[in-house]
Amino acid sequence: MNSQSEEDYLKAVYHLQKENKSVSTNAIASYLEMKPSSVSDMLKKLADKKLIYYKKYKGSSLTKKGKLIALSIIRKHRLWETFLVDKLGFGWGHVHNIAEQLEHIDSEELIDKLDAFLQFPKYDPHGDPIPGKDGMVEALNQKLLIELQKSDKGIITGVKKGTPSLLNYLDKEKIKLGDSIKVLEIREFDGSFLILINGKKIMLSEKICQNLLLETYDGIN
Amino acid sequence: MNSQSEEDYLKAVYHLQKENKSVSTNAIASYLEMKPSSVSDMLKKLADKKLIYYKKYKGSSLTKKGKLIALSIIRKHRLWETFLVDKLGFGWGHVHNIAEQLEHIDSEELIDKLDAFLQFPKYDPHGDPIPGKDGMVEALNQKLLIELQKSDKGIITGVKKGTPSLLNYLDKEKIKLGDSIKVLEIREFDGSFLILINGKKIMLSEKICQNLLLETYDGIN
DNA sequence: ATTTATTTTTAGACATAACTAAAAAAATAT
DNA sequence: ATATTTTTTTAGTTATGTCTAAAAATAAAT
Repeated sequence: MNSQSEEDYLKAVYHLQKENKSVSTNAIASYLEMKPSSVSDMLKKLADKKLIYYKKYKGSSLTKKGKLIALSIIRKHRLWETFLVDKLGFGWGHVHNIAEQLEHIDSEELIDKLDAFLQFPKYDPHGDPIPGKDGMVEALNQKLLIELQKSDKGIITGVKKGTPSLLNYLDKEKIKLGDSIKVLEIREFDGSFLILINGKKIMLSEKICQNLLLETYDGIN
Repeated sequence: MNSQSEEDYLKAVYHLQKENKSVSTNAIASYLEMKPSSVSDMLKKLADKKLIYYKKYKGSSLTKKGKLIALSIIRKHRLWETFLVDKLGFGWGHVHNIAEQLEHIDSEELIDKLDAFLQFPKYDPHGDPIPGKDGMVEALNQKLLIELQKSDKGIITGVKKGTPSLLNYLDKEKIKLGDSIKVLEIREFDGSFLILINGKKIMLSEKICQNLLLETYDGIN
């Protein structure tokens, strides 16, 4: 078994590691809000356990074993978030801290039964894919709204940074996960988007568009 | 906030404390499977926090504040057990360890919403009363089956010691919480009980009867 | 009322996981 | 190419919560 702390580090490396590049000690420290010296200590420990590759001064990356553990924690996190929102009625902006605790509960049977209870969801309330038992994650064709062109379409799958103010704004505008949108116009002078959503035209500021994630379908139309 | 460890000690004192008598250090140690020296240390700490009364060599007992915390942990434990059994389909013998972890999750909002989701249950799957938000516990008129007389009636509310073998036996005999029973006969020579349950007559050995808890109604009949 | 046994506490050690301050390595700039 | 800055590691400290072994207090037995 791994400690809560070890699990947090593995998760941090997973989230920071883009395309198998190794992750710097400082990046982990700032992600976890800890001092680099503490991170150095832990990296040594995780390397001893063969959960990360680690060369002094050269950063670290997950081993297969470490990656599987990270994914199992993320799986638990996202299943719990789904439970909190779908079953208990939490708003999607309020579940992170609680899921952060629940993800460390140790029981495979529990998580399997929770998965079944939730009817094997594929995505969590933020639109992030829920890894399977085997550690498989569906690769989403996710883009930020800001990256779309005029007349592109997509389905809202999440937000990049879920700040309360953004989430409140979206709630107020009745914009929710799963909504389909189409880009009608992009205004040059301020970068704002005119979009079609639920049959209504809405203006979204550049800032909002930088934070809205969409599943895009590159197919016909 | 109190640590997980502190919460475990408070819960232990609560469970061991009968009618405001103080609890011995050794009793806590054996309950928590720890060494008495460790318990001594912690008692000092809890006393500093005004969560227990503690006089060296004289045992300890909960303060009002400590009792409320203990009850809130027990409330969480029993609500989670209810969730695990009623919603996730766990057997009632398999939930304790998981609830032991879940009870330390820190979020009032979570537990309130869970309570509502479960429709404000009064008893957990073992038949133990679930303390209210205010720390009120319903005093059950609970007796062991062995204490009943011929023709007494009761409703099964739990088991004294939930060993797996007992729980399996009860499952097999289709005896479950909430079942009404009536004592038809008590056999002198081996102390076994002939009872009526769900319209069927069943023999229960003395050992079983020593472990079955019932809510008895002392009213007419 | 002493002695003996039991219970409880103290003192000191250890593991975990954080920290600060200083040293070492790597990256950047002149 | 050397100096400077930044990053990372090491060394030593701290807090929590456990332990063992020894000392002190209490309880039980003669």
